[in-house]
Amino acid sequence: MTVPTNETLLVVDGHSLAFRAFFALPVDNFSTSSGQATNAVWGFATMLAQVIDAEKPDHLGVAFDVKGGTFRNEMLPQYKGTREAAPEELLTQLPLIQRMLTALGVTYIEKSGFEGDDVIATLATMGDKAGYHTLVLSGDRDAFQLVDDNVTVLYPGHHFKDLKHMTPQSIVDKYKVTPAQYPDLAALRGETADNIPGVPGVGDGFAAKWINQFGSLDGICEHADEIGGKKGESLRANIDQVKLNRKVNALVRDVDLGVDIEDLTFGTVDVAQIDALFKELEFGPRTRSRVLKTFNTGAKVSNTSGAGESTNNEQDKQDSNLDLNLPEPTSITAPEQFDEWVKAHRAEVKVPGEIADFTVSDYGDGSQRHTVCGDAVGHAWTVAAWGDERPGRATAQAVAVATATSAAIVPLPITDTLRAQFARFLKSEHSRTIVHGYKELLHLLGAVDLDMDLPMFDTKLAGYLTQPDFHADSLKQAAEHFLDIHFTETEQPSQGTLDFDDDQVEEDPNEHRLRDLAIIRSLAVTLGPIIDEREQCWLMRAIELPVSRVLHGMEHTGAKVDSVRLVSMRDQFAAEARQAQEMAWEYAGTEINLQSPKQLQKVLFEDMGLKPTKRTKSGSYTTNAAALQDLYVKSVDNERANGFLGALLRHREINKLKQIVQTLIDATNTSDERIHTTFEQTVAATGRLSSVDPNLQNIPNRNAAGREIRGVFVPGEGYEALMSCDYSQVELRIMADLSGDEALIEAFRSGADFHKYVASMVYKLPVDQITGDQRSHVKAMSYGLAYGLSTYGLAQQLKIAPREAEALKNRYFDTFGKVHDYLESLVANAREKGYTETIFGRRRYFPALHSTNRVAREAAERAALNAPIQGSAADIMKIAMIRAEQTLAEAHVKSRIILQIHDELVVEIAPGEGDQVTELVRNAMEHAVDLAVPLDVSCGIGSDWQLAAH
DNA sequence: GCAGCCACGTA
DNA sequence: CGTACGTGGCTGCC
Repeated sequence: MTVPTNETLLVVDGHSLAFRAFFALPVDNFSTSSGQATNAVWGFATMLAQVIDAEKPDHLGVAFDVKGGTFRNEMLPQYKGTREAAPEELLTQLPLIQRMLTALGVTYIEKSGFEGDDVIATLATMGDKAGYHTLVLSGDRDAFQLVDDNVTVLYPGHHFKDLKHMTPQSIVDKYKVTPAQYPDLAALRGETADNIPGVPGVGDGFAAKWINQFGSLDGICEHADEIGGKKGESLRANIDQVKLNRKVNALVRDVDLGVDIEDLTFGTVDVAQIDALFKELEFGPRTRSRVLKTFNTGAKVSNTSGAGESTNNEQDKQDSNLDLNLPEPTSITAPEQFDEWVKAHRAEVKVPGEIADFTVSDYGDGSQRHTVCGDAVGHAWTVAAWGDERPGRATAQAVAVATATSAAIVPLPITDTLRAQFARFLKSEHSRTIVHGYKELLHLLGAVDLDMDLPMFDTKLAGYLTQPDFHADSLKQAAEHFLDIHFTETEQPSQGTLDFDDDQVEEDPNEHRLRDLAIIRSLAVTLGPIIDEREQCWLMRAIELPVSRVLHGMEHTGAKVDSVRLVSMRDQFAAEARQAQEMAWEYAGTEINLQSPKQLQKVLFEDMGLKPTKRTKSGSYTTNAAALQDLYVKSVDNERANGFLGALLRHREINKLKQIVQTLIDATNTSDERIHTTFEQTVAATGRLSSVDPNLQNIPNRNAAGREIRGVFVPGEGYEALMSCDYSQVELRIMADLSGDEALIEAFRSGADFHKYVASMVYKLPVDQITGDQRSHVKAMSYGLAYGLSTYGLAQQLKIAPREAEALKNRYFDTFGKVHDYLESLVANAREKGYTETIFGRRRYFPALHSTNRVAREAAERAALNAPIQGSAADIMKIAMIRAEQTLAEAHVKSRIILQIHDELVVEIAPGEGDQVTELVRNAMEHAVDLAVPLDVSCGIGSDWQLAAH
């Protein structure tokens, strides 16, 4: 009677979800003015919407328990005693949830004499038989017995959002028994949540051991006498209870529900009913639109991003299955197998010599960037690895090499012989491989002592180069975005496919590995031609890939910190912050939370009656440092307010430092007392790097107290100093070069105090007559240029009248006319071409330049003005890093780069290498590119990062 | 439980 | 009403 289908059925355990919502959300914050609790209703709606958005089911049914007992209570009187004791505040919400479901057009089912679990089991069984892929959303582990190849249980983790997809494999991995055996295991262990005692002293582990030994619970009962020890005794004493448990936890799969799966549609909301209900519950417009967005299009329309045209879900899914050709797996365990596999598939790999042999020795001025990737990307090896790729603690679970048709998957750990073969393969074939995330791959390979020289193509980098504004944080997301394919099979939570936790429950691991390999190849085939067409292959192969390698080294090495000093700084800051807090409290007269802008607003603008400051985006009054400082100055004759503001400002500053130090403490590896940050290479839209976990690119540097923190970064064992080199005014130098402005070029070539020199040109005065104010005003103007600074902004920053700022700007552009023209041409070109370009061809697209919304358009104009300048500076620094590392390697020194802060490199200096390494790095930075102006690099060396300042 | 705001650190 | 980032704390959600 049924046709095979690719459709998905979602069955929801209504009680389980309501419980979850009720206990997750504070009831105090969710109740109507008349006192009706609404937290479970609201939570139910949002959580269900979340799951629907993620899973996009075609059919949906919700099951509820019915009041009054079931056959189970007759067998086990205390059954679900704990559940019946649900708080009144939750019970009153169940009818509301059901009303909501009706209004949302969602079918819910309850059947007297049965539990929701039985309804779920029945629906899942019906769905299974009819060929649906069935998802069961339930926090009740009894549902695990339903799992099979077509039934997956979505089981909430600690955070609701990370739903575990329980497949047969993940049940086996976690419990060491099959889904069918799970009820046996649960009977032995018991279920405290349902008030069901098991065998005392027996948990999942022993239960699984016995089940595997004797096959089933029946087997265990037969052989109960053979089980020795305390646990055997305990089992025999409770065997009747266990048998009873087993009867009770078996779900009924053939309840007569009187519905067909096909009837369980959704997607049409009775909006009037929802509005009435939400009004009653006092839910706001945000909730309304959130819910309508999901439920009012529901099963019929794919709500993935795209051209905005709705597509049929089913069609999407079928297409995707055709698009992705999975390679055939070969599992490699013995060394010979690997070599044999390589031999058997070598003929499939066709990469022309001129592509494979690509190297770059001179970066020049960016005029010769015409390497092609060709269609070779489709005929290369794919290399991938899976595991925890966090620097400093990487562990790998498997590595693989694949062609289009076949995949050799090597589970880890491996024998030395196999490793040697793999290493030999990588050494000879690296330039004929494609990868996704070379840097992350290096961390994983490094975890098993493998290394790999540059691949020919990286799909992660390629995706970034083609669309730097889009950021996929998993391979799956990249596939959805670039390939427009969506997955019918279940996924593990959206962790990122190449990055899952050790303890996470997994589907059959090779299944997603094959899929990953197929995605990488598919991405390469899609992105390769785009990269070629834009002439960005050189950018990837000469800059991004080599810089990935440098970054891997920096992340792996990490930065040594003085933990003792960190802790004492933390304590010092904590004490000072506490003092400032107490002083603030005394002035305020109440012990408010100084970290709460809301409470501060009340004290400042209501209690103290201070003149309101600028408004924030959301309309409240800002309490930021600039505003507080302003109030502080203006409140000299109001002792209370003045005292409070002073203490508050002090608390802000110290507390921030304390927090930064604490973050560093938390991020320090205990094993090596080093901090291993991750440099994100595909996040910043301009081409810059960013640093996360922790961010080491925003360690304080502007005032003395903050700068102290830099002092905790020290050379590690075997090293004697830190060296820091930074570019002076790179962005301005780039503007001088690209604009061809003779005056600005001359200013840089003169080698004088740059800002003073520029000021003398602007004000037409001799250099020695330039005042401090004139210099700083011109300096601010210079720096503001690259950001698209307005006269208003300039006036505000310099605390001068807008008219004066206007005059300054005019004078400045009179002097540097070509800079003005250049900046205008940047925006004009971007408007015409749709994108900006750096010296080395890195693009960024700006669709908003044509926006009719003035605010959006002008923001895009400023960003378009800035992108090529900031981006070219980023390109130059990347080249400098590659050159610096290369020159250090060639000199056979031990010193190594450990940090990059946009225009600064920090190098850990080995004994006796200070002078030599300083010159090597300086040279690498100064000659990264040839510009019309010199690149000025200043270096310093010291026993910590602070002292390395110059 | 989570998204969004606010504030603030860097270049 | 200056670009580019990341992080931590508080808050609303109702």
